[in-house]
Amino acid sequence: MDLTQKHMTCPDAVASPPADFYQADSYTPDDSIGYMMRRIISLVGQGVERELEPSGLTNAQWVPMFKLYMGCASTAAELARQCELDAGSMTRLLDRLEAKQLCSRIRSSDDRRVVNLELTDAGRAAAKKIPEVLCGVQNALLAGFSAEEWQTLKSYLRRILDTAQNLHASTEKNDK
Amino acid sequence: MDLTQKHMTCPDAVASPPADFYQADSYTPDDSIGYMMRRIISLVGQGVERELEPSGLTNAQWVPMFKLYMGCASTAAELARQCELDAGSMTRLLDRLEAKQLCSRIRSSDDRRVVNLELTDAGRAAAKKIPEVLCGVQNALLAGFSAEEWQTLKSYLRRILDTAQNLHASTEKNDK
DNA sequence: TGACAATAGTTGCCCAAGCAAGTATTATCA
DNA sequence: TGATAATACTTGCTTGGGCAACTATTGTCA
Repeated sequence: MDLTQKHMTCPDAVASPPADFYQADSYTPDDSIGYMMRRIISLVGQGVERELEPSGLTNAQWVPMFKLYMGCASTAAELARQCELDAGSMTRLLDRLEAKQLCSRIRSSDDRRVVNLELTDAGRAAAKKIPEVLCGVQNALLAGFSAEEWQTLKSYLRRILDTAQNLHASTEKNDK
Repeated sequence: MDLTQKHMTCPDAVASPPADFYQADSYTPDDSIGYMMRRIISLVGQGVERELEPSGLTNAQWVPMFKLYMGCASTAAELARQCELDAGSMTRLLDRLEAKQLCSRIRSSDDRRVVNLELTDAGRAAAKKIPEVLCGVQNALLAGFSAEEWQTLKSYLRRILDTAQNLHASTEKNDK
């Protein structure tokens, strides 16, 4: 599957052709947006994890805890979808959260297949700190940025994300 | 440890104060640069992995293979440092690469502690495709971007990366 | 109604990363 | 020289993610 071609399968938008900024024979990671983003995410992840450690939340665990806290999901399957995570991984993640007394599983009586999820008091207290930490870390990252630069950066990222999602969707269609 | 404070331990640069763009009570992932970068990296990773699959390389494996190919490292310890990866993880990663006949370990005779690494012919052939795939995918992501926008984006990412590294270094110093 | 499909969740197997403990080898320095 | 430190791996343990196979339950439709 060649990502540099055939991405006009998306009906609602005339896709731009790929750029030609990067050349294989002169490729260096330091100039690569993917490499820089990966390092940023890695460093940020370490920072967030260290700050959330007192709450008992790991980097993998705060995502679903935050979604639960925000009310974006109330069952295991829905939570897995929201976190774009495998159902099996979610089962084990919930095992660990439950072991730490941060959330609890309640088998639904309406539909006996589903497991309803609820935060414990400790879980809610831990989740409450998540947005504070995320904001603090991201504001720290953006030290020296003007509001305009921040907006520009976000618009760039959103455009790239849209493109990536379209590419992803179209290759999935071709592979099915 | 509060990342929003005390990051003037870095001697060579007057660090800007953190921004105040994100507020805990109105935080939404869709507006978050961290969240967007994470999703981009995730989608890109899937794309790269799919394109490298015929070569027998997983997403975790192409990084060290590329470093070896570029001559950035020739021993296991050096490679682990280059990839910012745990020495134990590197051992097992090399186990898997060796099992696939993509590289080979040669115990050094100069220093009998070190293991010298060499790509096999198949390994070199696989590694050769890595920069092509990375360039292709990233050029696809940047469809619709002008060269100026690309440069601006890179400068933003580099500034954020520098800030993140400084924060990381200073908190490490405080924790020691 | 009864076969079939779809959904929810669990479990086993693999790859993968971090941490800690251990071995072998080399470097340092009193 | 000889004790100690440093380095280069290696291995065991835990967390964590994806995929596939499985059970239980519910929905669909002839």
